[in-house]
This record gives sequence, structure tokens and C-alpha cells, in this order.
Amino acid sequence: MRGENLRETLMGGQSFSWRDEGDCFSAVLNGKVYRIRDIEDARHDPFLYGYFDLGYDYELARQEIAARDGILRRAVESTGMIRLLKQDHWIALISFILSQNNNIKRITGLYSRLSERYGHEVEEGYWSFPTAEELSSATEEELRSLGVGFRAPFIIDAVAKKDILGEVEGLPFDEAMEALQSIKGVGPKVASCILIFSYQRREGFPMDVWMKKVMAEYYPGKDASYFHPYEALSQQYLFSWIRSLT
DNA sequence: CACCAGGCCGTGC
DNA sequence: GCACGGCATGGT
Repeated sequence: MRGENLRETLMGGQSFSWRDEGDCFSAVLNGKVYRIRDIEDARHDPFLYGYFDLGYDYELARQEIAARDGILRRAVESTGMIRLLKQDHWIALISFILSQNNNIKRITGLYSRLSERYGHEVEEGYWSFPTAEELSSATEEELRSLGVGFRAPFIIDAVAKKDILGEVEGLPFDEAMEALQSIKGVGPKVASCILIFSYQRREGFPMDVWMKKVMAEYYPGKDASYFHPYEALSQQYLFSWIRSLT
């Protein structure tokens, strides 16, 4: 079994906030720049402790997922230990709106451009992601000029409906999914990513183009409930694994 | 030139 | 309810 895979957790499609600096990963979060080389760097910082969900036993979850079947065992052993991040709701909402019909590299680029255009510089060369208030000054034309394309009106609608994010907190999973999907550009896949990667709803099971291939080939006739109670984490391992094959 | 990327919307049936 | 085309952009 391989150990902690910080790269996969930070750069594998959960978050688009992190940069690979070579000797560390960096991100502007919580109004400041964080730089970490190792998961142990996060353990003594209260914000990062929550962000990396360090109170949850990911090693146990990993072992139980691996024990479910041979495919999951292969997936788990191929990628090392992955965590589910607890990100800011607003950042997750816009990030996964940007993600639709897009690839991770380009999503990261759009995230950076939005930050430089509408966020603020907290350290030379490091911009915060814009708040809903900061993004409210954006026009559809401006957003398109940054390259977001057809997602521009979705971002505008998200700004207008940002209060939904607070209401989602107390809702059961299905109702939370529905509430999020009342925002334009948010469908089942985007909504489940937001719930997993910022609300710690581990029953989410995002079905993107990669996971549809995995399910059709290795789990025909099955659905998310097969992976209970590790739907989200199993999905993350399978997603990482299938992408690493091609 | 085609086809794809952590999909969703609008339309038609 | 489900199937299908369209959609901005950049990479292969």
C-alpha cells in the first residue's frame, strides 16, 4: 500500500485552488497564502486541520474500501491515500460550474484568471478567489473575455442566488441536491461535487464522463448504493485510477 | 480537419 | 419521463 497522496488530493480535481511550486503546494485560502509540503504541515493549523478533514480516519476508510472488491483494491493501491477536502462553499460552487464540459488544466487557469481579475492580491503574485460581492461587479461580456465561455451566465446566476449555500447546510442530501440545482449550470454532477468537497456529504457520487466508463465496464447494473457508506471516497479512488490508466 | 474535457440547458416527443 | 443537439475554449 502506498502512503498519503497529497498531490492527488490537491491537484486531482477536487480543488482548483492549489499550485504546484515544485518544493511545495500553495494556495490562497482564508485570506492568506498557505504553503505545504506534507500533510503533517496541516495538523497544527486550525484552518488546515478542518480543510483537510484531519479528524476523519481516512486510513480505515481506505482499508474498508479496498476490501470491498478487486477493482476497488486495485484503485486504492494504485493511487495512495486520498482525502476529501472541506472547501469554502462559494469557491466550490463557482469551481464546479467552471468544470462542466471542461478539463482540469483549463479549469485551474480560469480559476486563476477570475482571482486576478476580481479577487485581491494578498501577497505579491497571489490573489484570493473573489467573493460573491467582488464577482457581483462582473458582466457577462467581461467573464466571456476571460474565457469562461457559455458558463458566463451561470456565474452571474450563482452570484444572484448565493444565499442558497447557507440554506443547504441543514438540508437532507436529496433536498440539498435539489436546492443547488436551482442555480443555472448546476446539475446532478456539479451539485454532488459541491456537497462532497465543501459540505462533507460523503454519500455523493459524481457521475462524470470518466465514472460513466468505470460503471459501465466494471459495475454494470450497480449504482452508488453499492459503495455505501463510502460512496464519495470510493468514487474518488475510481476516478483517480481510471484517469491514470489513460 | 476531427474529437474530447470532472455537463447542463432547451426543445421535442 | 428520456433522447438529443448545442455550447466556448484550448488541447491533441
